[in-house]
Amino acid sequence: MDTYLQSGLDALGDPTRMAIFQQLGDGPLAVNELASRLPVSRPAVSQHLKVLKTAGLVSDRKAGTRRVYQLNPEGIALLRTHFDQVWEKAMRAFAQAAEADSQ
Amino acid sequence: MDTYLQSGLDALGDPTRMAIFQQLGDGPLAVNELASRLPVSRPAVSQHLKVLKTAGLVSDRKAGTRRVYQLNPEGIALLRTHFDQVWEKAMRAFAQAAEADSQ
DNA sequence: GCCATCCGTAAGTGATAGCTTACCGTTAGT
DNA sequence: ACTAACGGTAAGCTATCACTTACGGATGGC
Repeated sequence: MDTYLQSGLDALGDPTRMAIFQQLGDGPLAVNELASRLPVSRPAVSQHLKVLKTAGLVSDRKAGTRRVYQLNPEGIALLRTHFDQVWEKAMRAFAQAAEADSQ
Repeated sequence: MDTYLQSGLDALGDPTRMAIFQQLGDGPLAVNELASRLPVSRPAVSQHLKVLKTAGLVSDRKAGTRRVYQLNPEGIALLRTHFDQVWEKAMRAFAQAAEADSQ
């Protein structure tokens, strides 16, 4: 299996992580800022960010004592590419099956 | 939140469900046939299919005592559309942030 | 140097996901 | 009708996940 695709899907499959992802879609944020916008504690956010980072969907940089997270466009683009492969294969297979069915 | 997108991501986030999804990408299959191709029991496959069906990713039809499952192209296309919205928003936001950063 | 802020990680807990076996309803063949 | 094949669901178990609090390390301001 495509473990890269899987980790990306798993990362966004969790609602809280998806919420973090969408928050970061409005611009870079520090861990504290994310936690204040979400109904979970700061450590929880940290743990989710770790997963998102492992999946390559976010990147981080130090800024003083803070740590600012932002979306990682390369990772996002890569995940989308893998997605599209699965998508298109599924669509092709369905088209073939429909054609074979009509004959 | 976009609960439709969430349920679709959650559905494909599980490796076994993704495996089922990919198997169906090779053509329609009955529950038994799926179970024989996967390292889990038939009831487990049934339960996964229920999730995939709820997410709108597969459809099923009766064929004698068997029940044949196949990919649902409408659901797949819809999920992809929702995906792309999130994707493109993320990309736009990143481009804006990069631009604002360079100024 | 000292304190405050910020963050990651460890440890522990409750809920849930995914799996199994067991059971039952439905359909087809004889 | 009887039997066999197929599949959905219930019940139960275990592992894992998401969360919490507590702790410790790093950075910056005074």
